[in-house]
Amino acid sequence: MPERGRTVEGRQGRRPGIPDATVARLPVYLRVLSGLAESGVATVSSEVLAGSAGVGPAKLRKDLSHLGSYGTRGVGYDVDFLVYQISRVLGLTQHYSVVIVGVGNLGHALAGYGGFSTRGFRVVALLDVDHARTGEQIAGLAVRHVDELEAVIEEHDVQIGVIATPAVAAQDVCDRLVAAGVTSVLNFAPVVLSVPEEVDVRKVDLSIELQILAFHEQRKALSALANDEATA
Amino acid sequence: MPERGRTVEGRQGRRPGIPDATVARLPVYLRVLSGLAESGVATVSSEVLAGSAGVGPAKLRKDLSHLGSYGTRGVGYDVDFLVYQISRVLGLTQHYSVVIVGVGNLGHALAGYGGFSTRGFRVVALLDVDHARTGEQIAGLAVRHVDELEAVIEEHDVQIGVIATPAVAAQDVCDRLVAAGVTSVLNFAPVVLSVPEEVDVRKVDLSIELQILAFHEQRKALSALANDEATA
DNA sequence: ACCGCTTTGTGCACGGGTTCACAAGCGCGT
DNA sequence: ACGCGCTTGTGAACCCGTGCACAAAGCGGT
Repeated sequence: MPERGRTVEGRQGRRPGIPDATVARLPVYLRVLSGLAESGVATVSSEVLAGSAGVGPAKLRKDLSHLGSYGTRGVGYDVDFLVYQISRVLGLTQHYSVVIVGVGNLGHALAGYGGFSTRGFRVVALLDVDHARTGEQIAGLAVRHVDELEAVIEEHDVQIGVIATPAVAAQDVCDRLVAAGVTSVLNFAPVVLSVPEEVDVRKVDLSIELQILAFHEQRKALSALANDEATA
Repeated sequence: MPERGRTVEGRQGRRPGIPDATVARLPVYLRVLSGLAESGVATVSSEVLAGSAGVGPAKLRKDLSHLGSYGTRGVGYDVDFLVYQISRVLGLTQHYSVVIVGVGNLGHALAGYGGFSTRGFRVVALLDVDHARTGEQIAGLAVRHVDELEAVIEEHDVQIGVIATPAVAAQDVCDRLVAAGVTSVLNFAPVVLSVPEEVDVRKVDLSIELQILAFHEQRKALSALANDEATA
């Protein structure tokens, strides 16, 4: 995401446009709300919902205000209605076809991950370069060779590609995905992908997360050391 | 991370303190620089480095300026020196012990993930509740029962815990990790963990990433639709 | 019908992050 | 030794996001 503050609106300023920071939190709210709905809870206050989502009540209310004035004063928000509204705004009322490229350890895990199918995402194919792996059945899906990438994407009208290949192969795979019509990419390979303007890329990098933790860990260690010296 | 703009400094304002946004990018720079170093490149300009890291040159320079005035004007940055400095700032010159809890699909993948060991992180134990899995060898490590959690953490002085359990178990595991002395947690379970102030938590949630992509995907579809209507 | 309690929705101020643009500084060629 | 070109480092303006505090508004009891 280079330089886009809020997501652009269709043409002339109909919708206010939802801030990216808010969009990133909506799935969290959605998950909490889904849980509440299953527990039979009918309404929630911003305070309770915010608590469960790990944010402040003011932030939550501002987030929700961006998608309309749902919720009644003095009462709270109707859980079912809010679930529907957030789903609609996030575009989860439609179905998306997903292809996973790279069936190593990580790709294997992703194929079996339940979180994909639960919200309208359907994994239509698993692809790998290794002929030894093709044909293998994973989570009810046969692994196919990466040569079939373009055919699979066209056949199922795939919009989202997940890259779980080694770093060196990632850019090539990405180029092929984009050329075949994929417009959103979720990248697990530790490289910065270059894509045309209109394609969205999100990156998940375990190594980076760990290094950030290491930084804070070191900071805590140093600060403890300083305290020890101060009390000595 | 509730409300901390930049990371606090030890006691009285010795160090400037590095912004969180910068810390999050340093690992990316580090990876690119490591690659350059292996290719035998001696120096880089901010422009080239920024290009490879997917950021603007100005941002990169400001980021690097936070950790000192390395780099010579008119020339660029010395690759090896910068690798060392970033490693030092991130705390990667020390070693960290990591324990992975939950050896399902994801935990399995994490155990085999190379990115852990490459930067000073050592996985010292794999834990699971399922007795059927204990004893299994994964990536040269035996799976042990989660009852041994406290013993393992004390024995190896573990600082970082990785949670790859189902959602319902995550908070319990987290509490036990924290009680046993872990101060940093990397959470893959789709729940918001509550931890004491001094513990850092980072969350990786595949489902959320997908939903964010879905939002943008929908946005693009709508905008295309609007264009079609406009030209019709 | 009205009053008071509760909770939403939001105007406003504050702070961090990003970007621009330029001055400061270093090396090289002459 | 000196100036020219290149690149860093940073001051300042701008923008997004956050949090506070309060006004607007619904509900229930009297």
